Amino acid sequence: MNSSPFSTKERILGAAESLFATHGFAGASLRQVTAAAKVNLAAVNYHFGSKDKLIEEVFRRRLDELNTRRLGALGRLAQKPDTTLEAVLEAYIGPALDLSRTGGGGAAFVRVLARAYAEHNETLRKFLSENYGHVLRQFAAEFQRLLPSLSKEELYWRLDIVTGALTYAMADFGIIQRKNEVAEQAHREQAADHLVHFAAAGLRAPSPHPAPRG
Amino acid sequence: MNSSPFSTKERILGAAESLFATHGFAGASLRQVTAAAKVNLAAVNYHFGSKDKLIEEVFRRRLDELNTRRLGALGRLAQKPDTTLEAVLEAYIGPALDLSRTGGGGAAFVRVLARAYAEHNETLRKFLSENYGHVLRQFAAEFQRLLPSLSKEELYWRLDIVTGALTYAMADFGIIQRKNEVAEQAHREQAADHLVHFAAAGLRAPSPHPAPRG
DNA sequence: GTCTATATTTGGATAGAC
DNA sequence: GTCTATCCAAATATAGAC
Repeated sequence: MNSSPFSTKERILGAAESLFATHGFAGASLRQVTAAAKVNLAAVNYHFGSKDKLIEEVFRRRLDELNTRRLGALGRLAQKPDTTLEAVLEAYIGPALDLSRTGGGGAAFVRVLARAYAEHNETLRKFLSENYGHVLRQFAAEFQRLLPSLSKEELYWRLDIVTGALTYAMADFGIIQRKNEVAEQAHREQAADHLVHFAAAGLRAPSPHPAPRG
Repeated sequence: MNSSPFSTKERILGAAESLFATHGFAGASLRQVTAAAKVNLAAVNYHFGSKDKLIEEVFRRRLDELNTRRLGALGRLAQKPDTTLEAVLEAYIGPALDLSRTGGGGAAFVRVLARAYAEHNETLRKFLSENYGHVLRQFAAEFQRLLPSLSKEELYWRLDIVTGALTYAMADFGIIQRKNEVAEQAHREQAADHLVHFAAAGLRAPSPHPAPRG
């Protein structure tokens, strides 16, 4: 049963990604995964050892590339002295958007990532923090350079808000119904454009300087 | 085993809320729920009929009140002609914050709500849309009045972003480590303040007027 | 590496005594 | 309304043939 151009391992990863996105980590069973991947049930334990290890691999496969691309985009920008806030936001948001365009299953992975935030699982949090913390700090430094009037604390609060909005938008969780005539991909690009625009304005808001009143 | 001041039904709802917040709907078992509630396993099926009905009740209990309070706050504002954008945002965000302060389990519920967005479960989506859609439309009308230069579509995109950021912030998903000396509650209030400030700036951003280039 | 078959655990739901 | 005991389905994981 290996007429597919993808290896058994890759097919499992793809199917798991898709099903975790739809049903969650606990909600998607290995039986569903192996059926969708058209491999035998026992293959998961053979190739990954356990369901938990499989989950980890689903993350690692995409995060490594996403991190690299974000930092690459940031590096190219940081050279230029006339970098705009929008450009840096685009460097952060763009690779996530590109990923969500990947035919394979990137769109599903973005939803999996959003789920990961919802899981308060400390192990997963630590894993993500170790990956994203690094990237976020580099972006924060660049944002700080462009927004010198913001305190470090104020900046981090705002970046956290941006991350939340990005997660939500990329995962297509919106309450508001998307018009049917707008295709999936066009919808994502619109979402990214609106997000960059909105986030830039939010980041540029004057610091509230919370002085004691009276 | 009913020495508690809360009824069996209420104890089950509270325990379910807390465990769903931590482990998700599929991840939390009825055995865990009934053990935490210190009631018998069979009590869930007796009082609610099934796990799915229990989940629905967890939502209904809080959403009814949250909706009512948001609309009440909005109604009081809408009377005045000099309402600010920040005040309307506060009317939307404040009740969610208050809920998250409820000693009982409101904080847990806010996380459950965030999970509900991550679940692409159509049944749940419809249920929430029927409740929140109504509230959101009323708020949208008020925002539209305060931001007449935004097209309806532009406004909805932005409100969707605000909802995402709110969901994320209230559920305390932030990557950035909170300082330990800052108490849980103070953290939430700070989050709400930052969110209102950020969102107001984002909503006020000039419309991009996406004219065809060239 | 892949398969069948199966061991083992866990979960949702219910029957029936009290 | 509450409890014990139990049924049944589904899940993870593994053993062992090929």
